[in-house]
Amino acid sequence: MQEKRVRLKSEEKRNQIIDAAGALFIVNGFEKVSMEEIAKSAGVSKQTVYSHFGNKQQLFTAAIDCKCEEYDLAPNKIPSAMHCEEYLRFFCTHLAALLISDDAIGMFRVCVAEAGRSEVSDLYWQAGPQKIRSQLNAYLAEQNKLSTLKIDDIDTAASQLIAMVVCESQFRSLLGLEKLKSDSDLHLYAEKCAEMFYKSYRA
Amino acid sequence: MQEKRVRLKSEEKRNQIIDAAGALFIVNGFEKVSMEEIAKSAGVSKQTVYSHFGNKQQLFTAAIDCKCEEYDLAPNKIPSAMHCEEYLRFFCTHLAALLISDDAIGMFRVCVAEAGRSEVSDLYWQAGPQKIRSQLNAYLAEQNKLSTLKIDDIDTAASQLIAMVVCESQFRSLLGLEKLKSDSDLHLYAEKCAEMFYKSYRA
DNA sequence: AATAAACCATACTAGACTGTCTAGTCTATT
DNA sequence: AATAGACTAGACAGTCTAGTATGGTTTATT
Repeated sequence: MQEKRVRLKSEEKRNQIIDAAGALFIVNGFEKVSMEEIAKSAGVSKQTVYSHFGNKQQLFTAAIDCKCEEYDLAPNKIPSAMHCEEYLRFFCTHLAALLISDDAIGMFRVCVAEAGRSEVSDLYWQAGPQKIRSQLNAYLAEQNKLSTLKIDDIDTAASQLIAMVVCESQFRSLLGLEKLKSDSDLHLYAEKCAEMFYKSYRA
Repeated sequence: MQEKRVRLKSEEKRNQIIDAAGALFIVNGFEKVSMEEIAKSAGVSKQTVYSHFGNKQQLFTAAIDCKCEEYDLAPNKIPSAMHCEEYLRFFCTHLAALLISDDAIGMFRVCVAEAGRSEVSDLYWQAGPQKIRSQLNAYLAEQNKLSTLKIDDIDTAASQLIAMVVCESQFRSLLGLEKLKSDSDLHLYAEKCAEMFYKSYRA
């Protein structure tokens, strides 16, 4: 038994640090943020940062991990009474909206920059794209059974739909180029994708 | 008139430098490559590097610019006798193949990392994706006129097709994750996209 | 042969960054 | 009041890098 006389490391400080770090990393990437900067932004001393997280890499992983958890925005409550075509439109427009946020883009950019150098990419993949993908797969399989849709290869179909929506909005954003489409145009585009998809695969 | 007694800076050295820099930048990104490393890899002294390209940023831009030029691999010789469906399949499979090369992925990754900090992203966009996009647009417009296809909104249709093919192959590669599809599977996937597209938009 | 510039090799400056260390303050428990 | 550990503030060592400076070598032209 160890004595309980100890003063615990404050959860509050930890959160301050992790929040500050997350925000900075997402905007500037791993390399361009110094530990001093993080400490300052968190309103905490540098030593405290090191005492909570052993080194920069560990802090980075923790911060990204935390950010990932914030992203469980997937539309998990499917209005079950929804008609299939309607749901597809719903899915597409939600997905499109999800992906144009600065945070989502920043997140992805950081992961790309760090690809192969840390486990962050995996983490992100599992917490983000993978989840959404699974949901769509399940939905399509169900609709297939109900004979609402007629899909030979569900994986392919899911890829196609997500790709159509995602790529369009992400590609230029990732490059930091100006948006070609306004938000409302993007919404319209997403709807068209849903329509096209439905047209191809309806029974 | 200046005397012509001068010895010209050798084009050869310049190329050595730019090649070495391009290769290193594409693999490691801007930050992680030092000027010394480049000089060494080019078999040239550091001072020579600086005499050819004023600073690191300029060298980087020049190197990426050069790499971009190598990528005029777009299928510009359209076999004109090709049937529309066949051409679409041709287009998709070529595009898919183009995008999984390590070079193309590395290139894109570097541009993403540098997004907003240099003009490199623009450069890449113009030299790469934009060109391919224009070609497809032109083709679709033509086929529309010939009533082979019936497309209301050509921009949307082009986005959809490219997105379906591109996204699938790029997304995980960018993150440095293992490929989910083998090359032949990817080829198959691209063909399916072409078919689906044709099915949706044929007259 | 003289010369001017391209090149090489290497030392150097100046600054940034990570991670450690020190010396002292604050706070909760005993 | 004593104590143990969380915390602060700033100095510090060690490493790395961009870019410069220096001095000597090669090479093409006059």
